[in-house]
Amino acid sequence: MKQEIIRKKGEILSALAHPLRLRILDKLREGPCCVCKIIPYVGGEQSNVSHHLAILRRAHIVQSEKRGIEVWYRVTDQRVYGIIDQLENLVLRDLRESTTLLAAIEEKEDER
Amino acid sequence: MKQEIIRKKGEILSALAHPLRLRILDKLREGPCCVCKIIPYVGGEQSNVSHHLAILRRAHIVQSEKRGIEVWYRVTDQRVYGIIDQLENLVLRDLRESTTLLAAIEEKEDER
DNA sequence: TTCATATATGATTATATGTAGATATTGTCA
DNA sequence: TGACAATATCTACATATAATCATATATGAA
Repeated sequence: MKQEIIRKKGEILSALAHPLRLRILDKLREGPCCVCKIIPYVGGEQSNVSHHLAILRRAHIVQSEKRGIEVWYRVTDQRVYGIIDQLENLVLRDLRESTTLLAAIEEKEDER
Repeated sequence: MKQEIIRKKGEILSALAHPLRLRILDKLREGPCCVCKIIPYVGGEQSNVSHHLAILRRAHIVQSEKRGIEVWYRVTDQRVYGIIDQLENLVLRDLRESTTLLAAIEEKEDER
């Protein structure tokens, strides 16, 4: 059902929509990885990182697997990086746009 | 700077991460459109839709323009639909995955 | 000018999310 | 078995977000 898909899209977007979680995915781009490597990479409290990993897990964006005493995470579907990369294009365009706008304003200021 | 881009990515994702806002973008896929058409399409209170439009505007995902008494909205960068469409692939995969998992469980139940 | 229409904004309340600290769980090794 | 390491979970608090209602603003028409 259409509405159901839209709801799910919203859930995945919410799960992605946090700098810390985006950094976790950045780390996992290289391949599966132990939490003990993720924590220093993204920074912050262990419990907080674990919390954010749980959010990504619940959204099925990542999966975890116990290896001895460690827990390894991996991305469920690599296509998530397609989304993140396209997003980067939007962000860059927006940044460019605002800087050219800024430049135009400054030019006007100079004209006075 | 890298961190700044990640922060902005998070902002755009947050702005997208709501069913009502996704439906607004669905409507705008056809082309620029008046708020008076968006409201019945997405459903809900006028003020609520207006709030959500403001969120999309602040994220620069859409732009508005006054035409007489009406306000028309359009998508700033069509590439946002690339993101939404890729998202759909993830969602569909996830739905398929959960239904096959469900089927497998039911099969096991039957075996008993 | 006054009125009606379209839309935005502000205030309030309920709910969700993020963070940190404390504690629980699980696996390993001596 | 007991101690330790890695990770998850729980709790409490602060902050952000969503929905609704009331109100403000802008435009065109009478």
